[in-house]
Amino acid sequence: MAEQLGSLARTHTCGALRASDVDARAVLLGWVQKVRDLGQIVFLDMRDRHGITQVIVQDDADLLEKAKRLRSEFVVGIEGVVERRDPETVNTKLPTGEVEVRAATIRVLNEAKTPPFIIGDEQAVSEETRLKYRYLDLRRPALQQNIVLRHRITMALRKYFDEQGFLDVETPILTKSTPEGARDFLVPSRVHPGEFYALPQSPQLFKQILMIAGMDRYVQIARCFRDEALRADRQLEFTQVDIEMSYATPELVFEIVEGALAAAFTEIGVTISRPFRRMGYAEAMAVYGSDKPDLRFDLKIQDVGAHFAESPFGIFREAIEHGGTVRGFVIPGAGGASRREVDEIVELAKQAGAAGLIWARRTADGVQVSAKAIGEPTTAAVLDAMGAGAGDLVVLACGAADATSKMLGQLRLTVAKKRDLIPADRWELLWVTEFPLFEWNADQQRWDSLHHPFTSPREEDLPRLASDPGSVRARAYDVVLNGWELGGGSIRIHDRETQATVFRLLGLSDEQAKLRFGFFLEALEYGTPPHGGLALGLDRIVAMLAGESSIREVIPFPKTTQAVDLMSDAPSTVDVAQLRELRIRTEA
RNA sequence: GGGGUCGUAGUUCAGUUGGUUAGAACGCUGCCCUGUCACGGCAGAGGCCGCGGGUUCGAGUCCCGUCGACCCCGCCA
Repeated sequence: MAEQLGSLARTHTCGALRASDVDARAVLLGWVQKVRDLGQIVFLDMRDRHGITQVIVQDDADLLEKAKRLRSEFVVGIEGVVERRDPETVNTKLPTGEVEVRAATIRVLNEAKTPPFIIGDEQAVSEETRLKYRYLDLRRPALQQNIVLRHRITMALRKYFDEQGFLDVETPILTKSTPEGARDFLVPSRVHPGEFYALPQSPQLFKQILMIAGMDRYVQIARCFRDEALRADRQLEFTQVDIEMSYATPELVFEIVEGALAAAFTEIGVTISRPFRRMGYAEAMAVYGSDKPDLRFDLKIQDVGAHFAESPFGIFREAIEHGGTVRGFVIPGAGGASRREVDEIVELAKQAGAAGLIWARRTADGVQVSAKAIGEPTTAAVLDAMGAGAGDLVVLACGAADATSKMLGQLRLTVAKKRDLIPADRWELLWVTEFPLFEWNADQQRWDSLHHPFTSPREEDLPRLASDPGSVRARAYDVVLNGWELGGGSIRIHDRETQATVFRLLGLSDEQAKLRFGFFLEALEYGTPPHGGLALGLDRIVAMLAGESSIREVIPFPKTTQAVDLMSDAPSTVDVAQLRELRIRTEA
């Protein structure tokens, strides 16, 4: 039977007591982590989020009997005196290990069922079980540390942006649907039957309007919603550190954002070097096959098409004749790989979408290549050109330049992981710049924004905006850490005319543009300062700094890849009366 | 929408070529134990082998379907 807290007021957390507290009276409130019943002595480990303190129960028969009835995860209050432990009984693994509390009072504030997994244990538990009992998982030290780190990073960022003159402004959660980009989450309006709000995919237009409104520098830790497939680094709802600045240049944004990330890294005791490296989109794609390259390891993609223009190996020669290329990279130390290991790499390439993968390496008496038709002289020349040494393996693929690099970029990542080529504890931050403004949408026969329709073209490319849209580069930039896109942004269009031109290129008629963005286009006409900004993925930043490979580990209540909250069982059906009130009829 | 990995006790896992009564560790329950902290000792309980169908004399094991978790592609202005 549960007892009342009564007059028990906490004097110390379970992580607080030290040798300097000896002889003090202490009241601890927390969970029983473990009971060690030795008969005439009972030890209790008391736990809260601050730590663990050992309590000793001895001599008092009533108290002993009560202590023996305690079980893991009972919530108890202990009142007693702090005692120094004998030197031989000190527990050096605990910060509180020099002392223990000799219990005079034990109050059972609540009992607990046996939990499905042990809270104070490092043993792995399936994510399914952890998500169902998230309140228990959150009690475990690993997740508690992540939540604490998230808090500290959030606080550091708020402090930093405040110091830089940013104003924290809230924007609506119930807003207007703008069907470009990701699928919207819609919220039916009861007052306006048949009409819907949308949850924001980002506060993009609102933050730009805040610049028009004269807020000058804006920051918001903003929840965003996108109804798209979930991944280790993507949830339906996620948190952006959203910023926007009037009179911004890319350099100014870089400086501000680098400072913010430096502040975040300080929370894990890491000093990052600034300014970050810069890389054009074209180089990133060509050399790393990705717009978010992981620079912790090399395996750089090289173009060796020149060696195959007249090759007797038809597949490569024809690829070049059709305007394609031959590219590949060196896998250091894989030269001695067994046939099975090499086949495995070829198989990985197929999974990445390669039609085929040719490999080559040096042997004791020359060179070896998986396509004999290439011939030894060409093979040797390619190995030389790529800088492949005795112990290395070279892999080659052909096709359209972009597709080949992308495929090799994927292979690069899986090979690096599999062969353990990625150094731990390295932080490779970079800016990817000079993105194209548009990409051609073959299905719809029109241009799509690569970033979003409010991104400003580079001034020197402006003359080609109407004549050659594909060649126009954007004033957009992504910040990348170890192969994760941490954030992205741009300098925005701030004049009505350029904005209208871009909408037309995107296939939006003036009427459609007015319907969707009319309020914004009108706002642009009332004296809009040049402005720009960026949004950082807070979940990704925290996950990275926590050393986690999934953002679910830094989100208190995440959803599964099937978009289900296993704890609350959302989504769920609702009462017909609710639907009727909203004038909604379901099909199923 | 597509590809892959996994699903056996509360938990994490093992389970041979298809063969008698499905095991281990931790956890849990009871008893013993005055310095434990991965306490120890003794005894015990605990299984729809995800679910449905099929093949077979016989299925945890083979086949088909389905559900769920995770990873990847597509998707994510």
